[in-house]
Amino acid sequence: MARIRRSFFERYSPTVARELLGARLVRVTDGERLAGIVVETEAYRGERDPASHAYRGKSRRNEVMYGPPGHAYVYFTMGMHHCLNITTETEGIAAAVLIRAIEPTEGVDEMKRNREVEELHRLASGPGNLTKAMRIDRSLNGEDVVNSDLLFLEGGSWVRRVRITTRVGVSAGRAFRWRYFVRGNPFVSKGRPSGQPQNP
DNA sequence: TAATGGATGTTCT
DNA sequence: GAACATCCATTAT
Repeated sequence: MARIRRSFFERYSPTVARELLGARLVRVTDGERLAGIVVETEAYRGERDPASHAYRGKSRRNEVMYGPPGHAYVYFTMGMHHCLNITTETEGIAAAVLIRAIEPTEGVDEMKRNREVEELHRLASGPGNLTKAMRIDRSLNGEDVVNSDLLFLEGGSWVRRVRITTRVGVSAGRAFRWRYFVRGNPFVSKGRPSGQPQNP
């Protein structure tokens, strides 16, 4: 499967979020390959998006969002969890796509150990669970996923059954429906915005 | 099935 | 000192 090129990420953030569904996310730790198919994403943009970390300008934490596309933006939140984003759009524009869930395909046993969870459908459903399963933390912040051997993305098949809703855990920015997930896929996180039914 | 709250630490005001 | 792009168990309906 071919590595996704930088030009893929250098587009409108919601478009990248939509087309990232079906791609394969690969993490290599201790020489072992942990991988899964992306089934849930959210887009963020600094300009005019009150839910974005970059809404109020650049800071030490969010500076990666302003850099070139195709880099990992990893941040720590809620005192316990890391979240993985991939930067999008042209350098200088703060934008990224949050990867919220994958369907595990490789290194499943290792991910079960990392999570201390057995059920496949819970292994990497939700941004905090995903990073714990794949051992992703701030040491990977700024990693160039176009060239990295530790964290990268491979192109997949086009997903037809996509559902679009408002983003999870976001109070401001409800106007933007920038959450994308594979309809009916059991690996999608259970978090859902109110008023948005989640059934196929 | 829906709402609530606790664990926990970094960031920004 | 408040807010937070979370998760999960517990409680209420």
